[in-house]
Amino acid sequence: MPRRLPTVSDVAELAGVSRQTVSNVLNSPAIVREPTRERVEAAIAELGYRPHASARRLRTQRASTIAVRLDPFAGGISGAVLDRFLHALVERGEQRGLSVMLYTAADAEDEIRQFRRLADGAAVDAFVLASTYHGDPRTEWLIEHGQAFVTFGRPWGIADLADPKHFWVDVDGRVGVREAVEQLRSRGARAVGFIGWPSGSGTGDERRAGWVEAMRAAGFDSERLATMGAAAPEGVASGREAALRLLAAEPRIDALVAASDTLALGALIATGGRLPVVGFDNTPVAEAVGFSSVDQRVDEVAAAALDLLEAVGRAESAGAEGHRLIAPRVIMREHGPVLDLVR
Amino acid sequence: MPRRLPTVSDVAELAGVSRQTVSNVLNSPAIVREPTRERVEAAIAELGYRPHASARRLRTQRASTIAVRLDPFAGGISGAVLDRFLHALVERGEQRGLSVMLYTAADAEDEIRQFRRLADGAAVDAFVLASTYHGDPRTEWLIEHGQAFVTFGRPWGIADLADPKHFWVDVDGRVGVREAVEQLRSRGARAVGFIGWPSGSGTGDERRAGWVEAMRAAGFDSERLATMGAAAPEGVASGREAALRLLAAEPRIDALVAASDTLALGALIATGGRLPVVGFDNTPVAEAVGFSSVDQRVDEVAAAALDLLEAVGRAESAGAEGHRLIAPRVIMREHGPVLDLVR
DNA sequence: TTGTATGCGTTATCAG
DNA sequence: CTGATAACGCATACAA
Repeated sequence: MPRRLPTVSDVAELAGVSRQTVSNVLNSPAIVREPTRERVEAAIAELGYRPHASARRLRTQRASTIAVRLDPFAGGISGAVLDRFLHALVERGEQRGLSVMLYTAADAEDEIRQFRRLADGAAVDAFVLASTYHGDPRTEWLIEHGQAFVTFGRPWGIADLADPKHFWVDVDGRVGVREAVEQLRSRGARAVGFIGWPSGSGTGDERRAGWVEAMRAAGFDSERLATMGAAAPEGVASGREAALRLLAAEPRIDALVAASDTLALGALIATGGRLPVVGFDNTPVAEAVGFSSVDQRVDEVAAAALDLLEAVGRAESAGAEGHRLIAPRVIMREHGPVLDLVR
Repeated sequence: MPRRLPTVSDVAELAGVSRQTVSNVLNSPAIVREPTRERVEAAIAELGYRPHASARRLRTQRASTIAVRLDPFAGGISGAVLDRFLHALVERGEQRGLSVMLYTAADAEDEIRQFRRLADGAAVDAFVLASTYHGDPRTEWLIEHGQAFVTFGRPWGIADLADPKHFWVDVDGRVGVREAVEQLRSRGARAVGFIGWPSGSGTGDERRAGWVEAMRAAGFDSERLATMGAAAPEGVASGREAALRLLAAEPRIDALVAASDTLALGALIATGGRLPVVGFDNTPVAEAVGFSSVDQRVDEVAAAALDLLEAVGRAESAGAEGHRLIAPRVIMREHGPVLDLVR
């Protein structure tokens, strides 16, 4: 029996005040006198009253809801990062009175149709995109139609980075890898190798750059580094082979950093766990197997994304930065020989 | 510049009819004359009009939104099933004009607080719970407060199964495992072993029962079966050890079924891929590694869950079954020696 | 078949 | 500081 929900009127009647006073207690408690407020609050508690979400949205003209796309291929070893991000977004959103609604889309065109559906119906007042690419039609559409949005991942177009209309938050992979190298060296490693993705992906190139920076600072020249870095497509087997190649070419390598936990796992298997390996994403796999990894701090990312959305709400007047780079955190773990695990 | 959204009045004016007629075109197209309807539809298209979600919700007194909890530990090898379920739920929900909203909760008590927040605010008109246990305080609370909900997973209490107030949909693990065994045998296997979880979990016991049924039907007696089934806690290493134990005790075993892909992966590693192994959940891991698995058909589960919610909406009068058992589907894959993959 | 009037629950405006 | 009144956009009962 879904009992009829109490309304402001019910509260007002019980407290012996007008509806408006109840509304004030809720929205601007400061302007209502102490004893009155207490009486109203008691009535609210007694009735278990909550503002009716739809009524409030209709009146305020804001949905207080953000939409996030749920990818079809949620699985996989790295999909967990998006899962964690989504979780953080929901949690931080709730603290700010924001709901998270999901939608799905088969492709970019389909997604734009969803934008239209959700925006034109005023069901949502902002979108969060989890990954974008150069010339992404989705961000173009959103900008063109004045739709509030923020992306997790910086735009990779040359000029887009500074586009004041494109709000984004990203994790600084370069810094993360640099710190991973430094931590490895501070723990005794000297020659730290790197396994990254083939160049061309912005994310991957940044991570590799972090390795180069750190190793340069440690006195390694370009020639030397050329034999210490490998490119491999995402995959455990691929990572394993890259590690084997690397160690064959440069046996003095005594530690490895990889652009992903997947590659790192491959490297770990290749070396039998005898070399320290640092992955990227700090996935459950890294945690379970027990190897080090660079954590993206999705919680901070989510908070920053919501900050930016609030800012875009307060018009473009803010003038503040339209983006935020989060420094990741290196999680160091001591791991034993990995063969125990798979044999 | 979020242009002002068109309303029914705008459409009515453009089409030269009253607001009511527009509303009729939208909600009961049958009762409006052909030419009028076309004129209104043209106006709708021209303005890009969409009903204002909040206004409609306020008026109709239904949120057209269901809430799903997003687990904190989304990762893991089997978390992917819930991900896929969620994806299916969003997709099927959209077809029925339902939105999916997320919430998080640290524990059952916290979750009940969320129920209260979302229900009392009329933000949501039903909940979907992804897993329940015996004496679950959440379902008790929901029933007690007349909140519409459906669970993915049957209630494991003795009397709860038939409780007409508890709507649930589940996958028939018993049938799934039985069919897996039959398929293995039809492909030449004779002695099919089983690796399941320690007894006590309803889900696990059902899966084991399916194996027993199939093997009994194939002529194996209890005594024989006792040496062909093993219990192991969830985990790759655990599955591997169980498989080794099993094969040592009963070398004639020529195929294995496991209660999860995790256990199956362990078994696969133990046997070096020389024995056919069937897992459960058809996770990305099974797909990637290439071993057989029982697929939960989350898409059907999602559709059934929404069906049930619609039914509960139409009061308890329906009298129809308050639950649905989905038959899973066995996905057979030929796999080669697995050592190539991990070494 | 179409139009008119009313209210869903909330908040904003403005008068007291 | 408090209370009356209007309006957000839509859908329904009822009248035309």
